Order: sequence, then C-alpha cells, then structure tokens
Amino acid sequence: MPAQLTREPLTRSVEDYLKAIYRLEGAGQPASTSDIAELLELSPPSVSGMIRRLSEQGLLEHVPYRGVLLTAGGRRVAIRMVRRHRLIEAYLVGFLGYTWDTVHDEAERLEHAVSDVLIERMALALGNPRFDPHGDPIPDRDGAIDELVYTPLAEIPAGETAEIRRVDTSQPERLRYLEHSGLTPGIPVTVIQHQPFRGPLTILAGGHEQVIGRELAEQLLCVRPDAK
Amino acid sequence: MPAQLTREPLTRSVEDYLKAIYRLEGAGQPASTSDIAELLELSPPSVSGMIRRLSEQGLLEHVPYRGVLLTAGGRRVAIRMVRRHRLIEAYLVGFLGYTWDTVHDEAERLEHAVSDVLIERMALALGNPRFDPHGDPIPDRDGAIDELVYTPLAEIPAGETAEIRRVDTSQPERLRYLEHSGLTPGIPVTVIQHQPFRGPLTILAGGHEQVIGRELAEQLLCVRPDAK
DNA sequence: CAAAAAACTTAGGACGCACTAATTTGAATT
DNA sequence: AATTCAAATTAGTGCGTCCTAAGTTTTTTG
Repeated sequence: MPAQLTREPLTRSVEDYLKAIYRLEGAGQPASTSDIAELLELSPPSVSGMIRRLSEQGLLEHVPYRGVLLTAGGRRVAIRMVRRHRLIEAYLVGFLGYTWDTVHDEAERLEHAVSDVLIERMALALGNPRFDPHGDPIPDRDGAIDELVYTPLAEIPAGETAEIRRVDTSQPERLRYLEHSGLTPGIPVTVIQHQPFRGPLTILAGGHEQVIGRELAEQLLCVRPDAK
Repeated sequence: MPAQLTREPLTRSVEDYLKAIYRLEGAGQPASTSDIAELLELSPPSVSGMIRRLSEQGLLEHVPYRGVLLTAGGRRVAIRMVRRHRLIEAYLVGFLGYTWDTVHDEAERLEHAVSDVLIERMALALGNPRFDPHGDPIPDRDGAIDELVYTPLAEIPAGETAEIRRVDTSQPERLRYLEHSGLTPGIPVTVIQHQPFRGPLTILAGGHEQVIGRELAEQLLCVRPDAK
C-alpha cells in the first residue's frame, strides 16, 4: 500500500536485506526471519525491526510469523544489486587480475558504492556478459534474468557425463580447492560411483579420477548433454 | 595519548573528516571547526562532536576554540584516502571512459569501498602514475607525496609564458569550460594582459587569444620555464 | 492433544552521526 | 576596558541500525 514514492537513496543495510531476501525467495518459499538473520549474520530481532521498516516503505510484504515476500519494487532493487555484484566480479576478474575465490568480498562492498554509469561502463568493457566467473547469470539492465535449471553434480547418476556450468558457493577455500581440482564452469565430468548414505562421489574430470564430498557435489551445478 | 590501538575499521564519515582536515591543514594553519563544517557541508555542532570523538581516538589534536591538527595516525589515514581518490580518478579516466569533469563524485564514493588490494591493482594497471587527471600528485604507498609549488596563472606577469600543471577545482562546469577552452595540464599559456582591480586576464593558449576570469585563473596552477 | 521446543516479535537500550537552540569563549571595536 | 560580534561548544533530539531480555505464537513431539 505505501508505495515508496519519494525515491530517497536506500542505505547499504536495506540493499543487503533486499538482496538476501531475493536469494532466499529463490527457494520458492517466503523468506523467514531466522533465515534472513542467519544469512546476514544478524540477530532475529534486528531482522524483525528491519522487516517492519521495509514493509512500511513498500519494498516487501510481511505476514507476521510467516515470512516476507518482495514486492515488485523490492525485487527491482534486489535484482539491481545482483547485477551490480556479478558485473563487478566479472570486471575484477577480467581486467584487474582477481581470481574467482577473491572477488566476492570486494564486490560485496563495491556494489553499494558504484554509480549506474560506472556499472554500465564495466558491462560495456566486458561486452555485456551473461554470466559471472562462477557461472551465475547476470540480470540485464531491465532486470531480466534467465535462471536456468541445473542439476547438482550430486544428482547425476553413475556412468553419466555432465558439464559444470555454475558453482554455488562464495567461500574462498572451496573455490580454491575446486580450481585446483580442475572443477570449474565449462568442464565435463563423468560420475563413476556414488558412495551410499549420501557419501562422497568418485568422478572423472580433466583426465583423472578423484573423490569429492557430497556437500561440494551439491554445489556444482551441471547440465546433462541429453537433458539439456 | 589514546593511541587508537585496536584498528577497528573507520567509518566513511571519519574518513571524510580526516581528508577534509588534511586539506585544510595544507594552508599551514590548524583547521577550524567552521572551515571543516563548510567543506563537508555540515553544521558546526556536528563537527564539534566529531572532533571530540576523533581526538579521543588519537586521530587528531584539539585545542578548544583554536582548531585541530592531525596526529601522525590521522595524517596516515588522510593521505591514504587522497591516494585512493586520485588513483581511482586516474583509473576511471584511463580505463573506463570517464572524463575529468565527471570522475570526482564517483571517486568520492569508491574511495571508501575499495580494498588496498584493489587500489594497488589499479595503480599497477596504470603504471604507478604520479599525477591524477587534474595534475594532483598521488601519494605513494608509504604516504610520501611531492607537493610541488606552483604559481597560479593569475600571478604570472603579462608577457610571460607558463605551463599549466594542475587544475585546482572539482566543479564539473568549470572543468568542462576549461577543457573546452583548451586549458588543461601540459598546455603552455602566455599572459597578454591583466585587467586592473583583480579583473580578468587576456591570455594566449592553443594559438588563440581568450579572456579568463581572475577566480578561474587562480585555480590554474602553472610552472614558469625559468622559475622551474 | 497437551507440553515442550522453536520461531518470531515486542520492549528497551546503545551507538554513530546528523540537527537546532542556547550558552560560552575569544577577538574585534569603540 | 567595556561592549559587541563571531566562532565554538554544550544541551537536548531524531533517525537508522544494531543488540539482549522477555513475551507471544506456531510447530513439533511424546
């Protein structure tokens, strides 16, 4: 109902909340207070307070005790932040010698500080890329984003080959490990064996066999040649 | 006395205050409350309050009713911000199509958000430049800065030729006008005539005569071939 | 289905940083 | 030297964002 008519500049906190809620909504459910709190490393009462302010501003809908959903306006802001974040990552990797395990934190700060002009200049320098270094899709200027559906490597049956397209973690240690193991977007991987009880996978990638934990295999998002 | 032992991250406001005080100290005098307030567009009481906090943190020395001076620690922070600001300006102009009249505001926000790593990457990409697009000297990593002494064009006697080295304004309109008039760092200018009573100057630059206001001529910092 | 556990909100407070209004101090003027 | 004026400070507030402690609602479980 309150429509956020006066476009006052949003604070960094607000931008972070909206981005987090957008990400949590990706799971299909409304974002819960505690999930937001955990993602942003804040206490639940702090989140409750911010939810009240954001829904007063018309950026989200709140059903008490049930969770929140972004309004169109809130989603617009969130997607804008996602575009910024991913373009900055791509630019830093493409032009300033960053590696995919180090860009996240830098982008996390810069996304709040760059102007629209600078973002578009970066996009231009990069040739308007559609994916960032982790394979995450970059929304276009209008907020359109093609969220392709990928299959986690962990769910590829033994014997099948799939290609890694996207890596769903921002932890530097994990990213370094994956890079070192040759498990990056664009790489074909053959699943040799699944250990039972959600155990590790034996895979073939880059010409040699290796074993990879289940949790990590969940974060390697792939396409199967046929299922594509 | 309080030595700012725990290196907690400084806020954006604190960084802005220290940079402003550093700039005001350039005039040789302690920075006054009202000068700081004017430069930062804040009320004097706000500045008084911040001065108290900053001197408690050991970043500056305050003599009540007299003004403030940066401590070594405060100066270190301020020079770090100046290096950031000027390197960012140079990078944006050099690599992202910015012009010298549009970089200031962008750099003003980015200087608070970039990491040391990113700044050094930009410096490397630029070949560790010593001056920014306006001719302002860029402090090196250790904070060393060679503040050359220039002569304002307004003080060059009629008949003499001098070379513009530095332009002391960040107002986009003025910078656009100067660019349009061909009055940028590196350009030789011959003073033809001074109008009396602090009036405008007639000058020869880029092959044609033009008239330039006294105030603007004060901001064009030059070296004289002989005095150099 | 009642009791326990988990999730969420409200209450109340702190901190940083801005403001206006009122007061104090120092400098300038007569 | 007394008065006047400008500059600076203190007093008191507000806003945004965070916190802990305490209370409420929903979900889970025995």
